[in-house]
Amino acid sequence: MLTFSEENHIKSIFHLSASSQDGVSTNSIAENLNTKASSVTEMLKKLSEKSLIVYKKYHGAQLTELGRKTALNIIRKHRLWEVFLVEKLNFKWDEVHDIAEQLEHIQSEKLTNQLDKFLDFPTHDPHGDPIPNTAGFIKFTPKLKLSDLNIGETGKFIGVKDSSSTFLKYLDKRKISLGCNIKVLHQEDFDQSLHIGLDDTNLTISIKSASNLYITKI
Amino acid sequence: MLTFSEENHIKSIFHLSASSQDGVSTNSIAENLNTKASSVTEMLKKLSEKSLIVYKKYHGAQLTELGRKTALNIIRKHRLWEVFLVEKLNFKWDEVHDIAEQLEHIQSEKLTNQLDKFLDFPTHDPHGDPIPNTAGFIKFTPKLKLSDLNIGETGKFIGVKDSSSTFLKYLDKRKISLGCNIKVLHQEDFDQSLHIGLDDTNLTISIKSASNLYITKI
DNA sequence: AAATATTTTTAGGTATGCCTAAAATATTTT
DNA sequence: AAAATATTTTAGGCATACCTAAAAATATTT
Repeated sequence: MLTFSEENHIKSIFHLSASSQDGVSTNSIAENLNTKASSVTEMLKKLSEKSLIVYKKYHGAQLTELGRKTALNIIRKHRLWEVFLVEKLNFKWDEVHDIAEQLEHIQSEKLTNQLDKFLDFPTHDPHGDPIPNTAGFIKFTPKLKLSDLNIGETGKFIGVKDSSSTFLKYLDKRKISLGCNIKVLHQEDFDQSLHIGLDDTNLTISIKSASNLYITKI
Repeated sequence: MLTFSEENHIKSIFHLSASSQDGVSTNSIAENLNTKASSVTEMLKKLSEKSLIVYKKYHGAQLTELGRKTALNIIRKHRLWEVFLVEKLNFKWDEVHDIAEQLEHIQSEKLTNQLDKFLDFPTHDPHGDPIPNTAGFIKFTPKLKLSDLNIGETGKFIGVKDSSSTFLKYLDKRKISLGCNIKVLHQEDFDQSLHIGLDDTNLTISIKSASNLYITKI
């Protein structure tokens, strides 16, 4: 049985591991969790004690297999609850994160699995992130960004990199929703902004926005 | 924003208030929460500080109007989640308490209200306890026990007093379920056990069991 | 109303999880 | 490679929420 704080640290290390081969740094975890490096150091010792991470002083932390399983279980719960909130309780995709942050800590294997069944075994959450299965297996899809496409190419919008409420609302306003096809029509020389085609409308988005949209080539 | 522990104390005081006119005693709260009297004293000071209870040293605690609202909101969430678990996720009525104890602390008014709507505004939880509305209004039904009936009278089973898993499973085994009609046929002189009629079958239950069943006369 | 028993509070201690400031180590720059 | 800079750890504090044991207040018996 882990505390909320322990679970949050494990989750943070998991997410930060994606963008770093070797150990996750104390500072990056502190920043990610809005806490201080000294607090993280304490926690790393404890998690190491519990065999959830490998920790070498001054050299960051890496999840053990047990730690990885633990992280994936929390993430599984988070994403299943997000699906529940959107599909069943009519929440919008920009409203679910904070509530799921609370719900992900509820302890009951049966609850998680029954919820999964009730939702008809969804494979992705409302932001396009994959949902790990009971065994901790997660479907990996290579992450191509809209900004990686060449002029003339078309991509299917499958996920967001930054899932902040502000960005999600921005997409809503422009009717850019998960699953839609986006064609890159033209790129401005001046600011690299992209002219894109979406169904029967055209619009312009900044390069920053374009690099927050995950797509698959079509 | 209250801590889990604060919420649990408030809830405990609410439940214990039912069976006592004046203040709820420190010891009874301690027993109810599986903690020690000294810990409760500390907490009572804090809750008093926050205007959730009126506390006079050596004379127990009473909820203020704010405290009562707070308690009812927690109980509302607890009971709504119990309905969700039974109706939507196929849990049995003896399995839901511990999970609801966790879920009742999730903070999101919108979540509670959307859940309420999703469940089609249930009035009672799976054990027959009434669900408070948003305003903290709770439907009060006078609580008659099966053991209060006279020979020959019939009652409709509407709730349990003791909702321990053991007792609920006992009822399942005997096919005694919420809503069924029970006729008192005969009482043994020796041990006060009751012979009852249930649909087309007859069975015998102890006086202890009978006084755990809430009914309305029919 | 005094003695006894029970309940409640106070005093002082522990573990968790956070903090700041100083010391130790690692990294980068020159 | 030494100096400067950045990162990380240690040391020492604080609040919460628990605990035990002793003291104080209340309730019950005689």
